[in-house]
Amino acid sequence: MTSRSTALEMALLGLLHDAPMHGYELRKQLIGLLGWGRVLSYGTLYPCLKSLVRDGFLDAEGTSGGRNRIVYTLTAAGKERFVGLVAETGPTAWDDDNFGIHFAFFARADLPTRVRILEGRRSRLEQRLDHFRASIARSRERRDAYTLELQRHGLESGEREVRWLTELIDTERAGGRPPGGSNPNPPPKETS
Amino acid sequence: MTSRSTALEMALLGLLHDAPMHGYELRKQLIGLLGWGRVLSYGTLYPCLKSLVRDGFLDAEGTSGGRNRIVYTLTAAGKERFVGLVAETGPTAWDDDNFGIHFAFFARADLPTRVRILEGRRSRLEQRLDHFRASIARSRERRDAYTLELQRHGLESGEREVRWLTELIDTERAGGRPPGGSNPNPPPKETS
DNA sequence: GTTAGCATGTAAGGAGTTACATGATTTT
DNA sequence: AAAATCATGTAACTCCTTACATGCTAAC
Repeated sequence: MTSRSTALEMALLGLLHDAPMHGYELRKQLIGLLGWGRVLSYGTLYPCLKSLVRDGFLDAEGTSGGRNRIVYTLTAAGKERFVGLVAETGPTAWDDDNFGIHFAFFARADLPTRVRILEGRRSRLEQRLDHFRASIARSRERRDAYTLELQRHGLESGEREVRWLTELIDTERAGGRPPGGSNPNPPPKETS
Repeated sequence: MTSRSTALEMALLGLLHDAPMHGYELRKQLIGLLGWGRVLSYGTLYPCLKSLVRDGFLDAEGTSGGRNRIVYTLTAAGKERFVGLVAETGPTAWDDDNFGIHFAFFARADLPTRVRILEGRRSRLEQRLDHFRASIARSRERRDAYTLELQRHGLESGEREVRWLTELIDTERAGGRPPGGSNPNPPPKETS
């Protein structure tokens, strides 16, 4: 078992669900999909693709002739695997590394799954914020203006994230309409 | 050379600059200081403290008798090291892992240093946002409402962060007063 | 007197990066 | 024909977490 992070595996399977691609292209798509924070090096990508082929989730086809490309296609097992990952609503779907990719493929998950993941994510963030607040209150020493500002900003960002999740949850529950799209239902978000 | 991340090293030296402490306590302070995202395990903390002692930046004193504590104190070399780290304005001070800790100890840096770090951080984020925007514009396929919302939210967060930095830079340049408005207690002088 | 929290540490391994190595194809 | 970019891959290394192991002390 060459180790594979669930996040990367899910991202690759999900992108290949739409269309076969080669590694280089997958990397570009991936970076655009989430911002992805980190840049995703080849040293991560290619071994991961290999392990997915080895486990039967992908087929690799080298293009004979032209450029030295290897085009990856999702197998039946790969599709099954992806469906399983998308349906996952446990803690692994909430954490910092995985939440973004789960959200990116929400269109393939059903309403209860989406709500469960959003709520799980929110409660995790709320729990973290509580810890942080308690920790700030406890250490009343060591407070220059910069430390305070850093803590204030961290707290504000966290609270904003929680509000975002709350709005998404409300939207899901109200109409099940995804946010922001060109839908019969206009989005409930109030951008300025 | 047991490897040590600069961020953790700087955080430990900085906290011990204020007062001697033992490891367990350092960990709690550290978590409260930044939110720190991750929780910082003992498996990281203790080896790092050991390596700082070995390199002469800390003195370790085991409390004989009572509880099995090891109290760490900053040495002269450790102070020098910390001053050097605080004065650092290169890329290492801007990146995601290190910026927070540099900001937390801004009270010990001089105005030009603070401004250089803030500007470096901002331009790094702006560059990342540009990449992200270009990447979004390029891949006009694969856009369901969720993907779009994720990208929109990511962009908005990034832009907000840039605005925050801009305000801080303006404040620094205008009066050198740290943010947060009214603080009757002026920040600590650089003479410890 | 037992549970909860304080306090320190080690070994193994996961998840990723950097730096290197190679070569084809397109652009200038 | 040179330079840039496309395209794939490996080896070494870094930083960190998890899981384990140990024992003290305060509180109930």
